Amino acid sequence: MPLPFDPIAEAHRQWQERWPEHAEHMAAVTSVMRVQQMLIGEIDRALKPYGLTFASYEALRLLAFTREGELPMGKIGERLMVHPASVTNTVDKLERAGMVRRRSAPEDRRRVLATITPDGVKLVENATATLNAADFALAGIDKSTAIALTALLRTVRESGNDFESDAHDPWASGRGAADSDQP
Amino acid sequence: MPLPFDPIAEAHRQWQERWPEHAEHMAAVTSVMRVQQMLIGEIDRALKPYGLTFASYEALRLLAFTREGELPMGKIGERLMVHPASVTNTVDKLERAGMVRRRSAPEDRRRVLATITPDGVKLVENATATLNAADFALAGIDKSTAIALTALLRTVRESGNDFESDAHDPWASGRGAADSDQP
DNA sequence: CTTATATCAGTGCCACTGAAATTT
DNA sequence: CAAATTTCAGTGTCACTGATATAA
Repeated sequence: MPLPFDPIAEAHRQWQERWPEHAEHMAAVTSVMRVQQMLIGEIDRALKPYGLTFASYEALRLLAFTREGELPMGKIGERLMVHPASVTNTVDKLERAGMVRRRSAPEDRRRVLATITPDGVKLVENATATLNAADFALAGIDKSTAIALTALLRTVRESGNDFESDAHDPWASGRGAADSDQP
Repeated sequence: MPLPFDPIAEAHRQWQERWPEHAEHMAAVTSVMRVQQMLIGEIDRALKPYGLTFASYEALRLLAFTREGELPMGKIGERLMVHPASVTNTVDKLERAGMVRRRSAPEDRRRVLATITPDGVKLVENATATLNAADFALAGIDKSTAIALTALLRTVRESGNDFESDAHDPWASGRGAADSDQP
């Protein structure tokens, strides 16, 4: 059941009365939290039939996008911004399900490569089709809104040092991204 | 360490090649997830000295905003969009810390009221001062960006039925919010 | 020996499910 | 009796810490 009023508008009103200088930032942060909560709920529900969470889906998707279908554990953690121990957990679960295998990297045997299996490729493609069909739980908004949202959130990520930005280069630069899976 | 490229721009590029119809929605959702991850990390770190998480801070803040300083457990769950069992857990922790007390509601003894204590009021005010000083981990963006972000996310929440919107009434309507703490 | 990489054990927080207790 | 509210027990996911093993 939806609430009979907007809880963020209400919080914003309370802030305006007490700390007007910070009301806008509070409302923006609370909005991000609440929307994330809504989205993760719908997405995890959509992924449940595949035995995936959004976190494990992202790991599998990342592997499927690489040329060789494999990445060292540490690189997965960097790309997805998750703790090394969490990568171990996620890959454990995917490996038990037969979606990835582990092998030690030939050129540096400290490293462990997670390799996506043919079953894993099939699974991630089906899961992606499902998420696309639901427009990633954002079916209610149109493309231009999505574009605007991504642009605004990009400035937030930039200010939080999520990635290296050269300031004058809005959509990430020429090199780097394309072959980032082989350091 | 920030990545040498924008991982969302990279994912967007991959989607454009394969499923161009859904690339914008994917990028928007992934952006929300990533920004939420950044914000919750910084905020929980800022709240750690107070023994609060963002979830318990929100519960305490909600109680502090009510006239009597108390709400039934169920109402807390509705307002914060958390599961009843999670409200029990959160209030347990706050009660152990002496920040709230429980009493059964006189007019309906099935209900349990969580009441904020004087210590709780003091704590939530100090914690709020800290969060405001950090602009809720959004110090890097200006007010107009925050306002635009809140507005965009509001359309997302609207489309997801987060609250009752009358379509023609942008900032929530006159009645309702102000005295919503007494049903 | 020092550093890097990954794993492991343990803790804490949070979401959820299903059952029970109490009151209406 | 049925319905509403809260609690409780148990499970699963995830983040983090500190320690350990292996290899460079």
